[in-house]
Amino acid sequence: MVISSTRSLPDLCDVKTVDDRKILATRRTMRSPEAVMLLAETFKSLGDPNRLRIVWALSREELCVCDLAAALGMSQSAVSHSLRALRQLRLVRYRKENKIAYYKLDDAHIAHLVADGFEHVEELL
Amino acid sequence: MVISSTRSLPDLCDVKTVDDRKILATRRTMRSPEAVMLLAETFKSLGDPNRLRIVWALSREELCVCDLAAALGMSQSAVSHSLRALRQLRLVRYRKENKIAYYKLDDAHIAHLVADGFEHVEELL
DNA sequence: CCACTATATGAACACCTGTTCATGTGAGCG
DNA sequence: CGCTCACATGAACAGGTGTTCATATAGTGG
Repeated sequence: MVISSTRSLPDLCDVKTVDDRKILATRRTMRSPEAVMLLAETFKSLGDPNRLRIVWALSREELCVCDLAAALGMSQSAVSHSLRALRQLRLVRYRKENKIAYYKLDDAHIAHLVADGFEHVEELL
Repeated sequence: MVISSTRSLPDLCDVKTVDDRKILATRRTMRSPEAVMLLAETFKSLGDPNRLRIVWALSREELCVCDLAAALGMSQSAVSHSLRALRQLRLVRYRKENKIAYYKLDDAHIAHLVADGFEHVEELL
């Protein structure tokens, strides 16, 4: 059901017929700009095939940079750059044992997110 | 525990000490390249703040292009371009009623994914 | 038909991303 | 020490991304 606009809302759209109730209800359920930005950055990080593979690998067990590079066929530098991005978003963390940095997921939520994602896409293939 | 490599694996990394067991176990749990690519593209789509807001809005109720534009303060063109990207990944679908295109999420998985994501990031803020 | 409305789309452009290459750091070891 | 190893990082470059602007399409009502 489309309701002709009462023009009670400012013209943010070049379209003439809007449903004010839907627009206000939609705005009310929106998350804060900070939450949107942070989640978008999180998804963007997972939106690179190599970073996604890294996260998926780390969701199984703790791995060092060189194990990741060898397992995924990536250069050490590329892995390290990717891990920094994931670290800055607090998706992964690491502990250092001598020279070796062992990385793992910072939060179990991330593992669930990626697992759910794979479940979803594997239905589409 | 780090095991010196037996060099049974090809040198995919410039590092000399690897754990062959971990590397092989990691490779075994990797998803197919197609699944990885598709999921990465899905996450990348959700990795734009505006597309994320669109998906979040559509997870509540069906909306037309112009309602989305008005509610989110975006241009009609930007909304339409964003929706096309989401459509191509089968994240949203639409039905046409006369001139108006009503969009909604194609799959309930996506709503769960985004909701879980917000739950995660709102713990970090 | 013509005007208007809702949406889609192509082009263009500034901006951002991910890799490689080269080099830096810092810990262990002979 | 000096060397090697594990990892980090800066620069730079090709390729990709999201927006705007202009225009197209298609349905609707006079």
